[in-house]
Amino acid sequence: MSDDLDYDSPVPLFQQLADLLRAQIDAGVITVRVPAELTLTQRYGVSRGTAHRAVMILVADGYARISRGKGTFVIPADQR
Amino acid sequence: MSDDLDYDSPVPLFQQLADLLRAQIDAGVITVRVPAELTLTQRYGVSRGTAHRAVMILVADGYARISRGKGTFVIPADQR
DNA sequence: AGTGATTTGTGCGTATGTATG
DNA sequence: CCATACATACGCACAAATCAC
Repeated sequence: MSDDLDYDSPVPLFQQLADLLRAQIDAGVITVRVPAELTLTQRYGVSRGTAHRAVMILVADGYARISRGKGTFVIPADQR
Repeated sequence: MSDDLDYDSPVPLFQQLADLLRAQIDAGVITVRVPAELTLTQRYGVSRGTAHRAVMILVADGYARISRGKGTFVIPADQR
């Protein structure tokens, strides 16, 4: 699993990051908490807007649930 | 009421989106909050710039009021 | 009870690249 | 060549919910 993003790819960064996080969830690398947007910002070298958009894709896909002020949490596979 | 945008139309996307949102306000589909720019981005498949420009048209028409950091809110018909 | 830190929600301004006419 | 429209992306500021102390 590639752990960084390709700035030259035609695929948008926010989509790449969403795909990456989803793969990590599927692989059991991320189990409970999705890293905070600020963490994603630092870990993957993207802006917060890009991180936020990626996380929203996870939510739309049923992979995560956001709780404002608390964080973003993985939805177990048997609940989606 | 058509709920999506026509990419082949000569009418710019931001104008189509503004018309759509205004129609939804008139129809009472949108009553209090105008969806966030990021939400519009995902729902209608447009960029944030396009969403923002559409919302600004609503503001210019007296249909909405923007509060930075909070959101965009519908102005009731009897107040415009 | 209160204050500051953390985290997400939302909007603003700007830059860059692509496509179209 | 130039203007317009659009998408992506960055960085920022402010708002609000929650948490830690």
